[in-house]
Amino acid sequence: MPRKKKTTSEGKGNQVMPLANAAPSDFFEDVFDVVRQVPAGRVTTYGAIAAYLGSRRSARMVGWAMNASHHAFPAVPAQRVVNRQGLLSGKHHFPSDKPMEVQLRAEGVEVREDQVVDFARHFWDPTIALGL
DNA sequence: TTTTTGACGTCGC
DNA sequence: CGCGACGCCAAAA
Repeated sequence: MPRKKKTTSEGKGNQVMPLANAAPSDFFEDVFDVVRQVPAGRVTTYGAIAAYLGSRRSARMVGWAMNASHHAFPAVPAQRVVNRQGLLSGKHHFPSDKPMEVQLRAEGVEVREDQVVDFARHFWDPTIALGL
């Protein structure tokens, strides 16, 4: 799929777009796209996504992108993204009606103490799966 | 505009 | 094995 080169300002020298219409940057879309390709019952990490995008050390940006994933469409299975330890670091950000842990369990991922059990086995590496 | 922050990761001690 | 510092870069204040 083609990469869209869109700058934040996009058009004229406008600096901000206060309305909710603000289009996410490529980085965000890229992250969303990768996450959406994570198979159910599998999980990946922020770092893995960052590495796939080319910047191994930009894991934090992936986290930021995920922060915006809630208003993204199609829906992004953010519950399948955990940190390197398999810890559900973003669980606190999920809507209370559908906790991260519950969604993971529904997909067949066992979670104990906010951690993915046998994380290495459930790990889905975009670098491998997408054939980088 | 500059400064702060953040759902992370790695390295040093 | 735990804790602190740094890196990385975009969005929000």
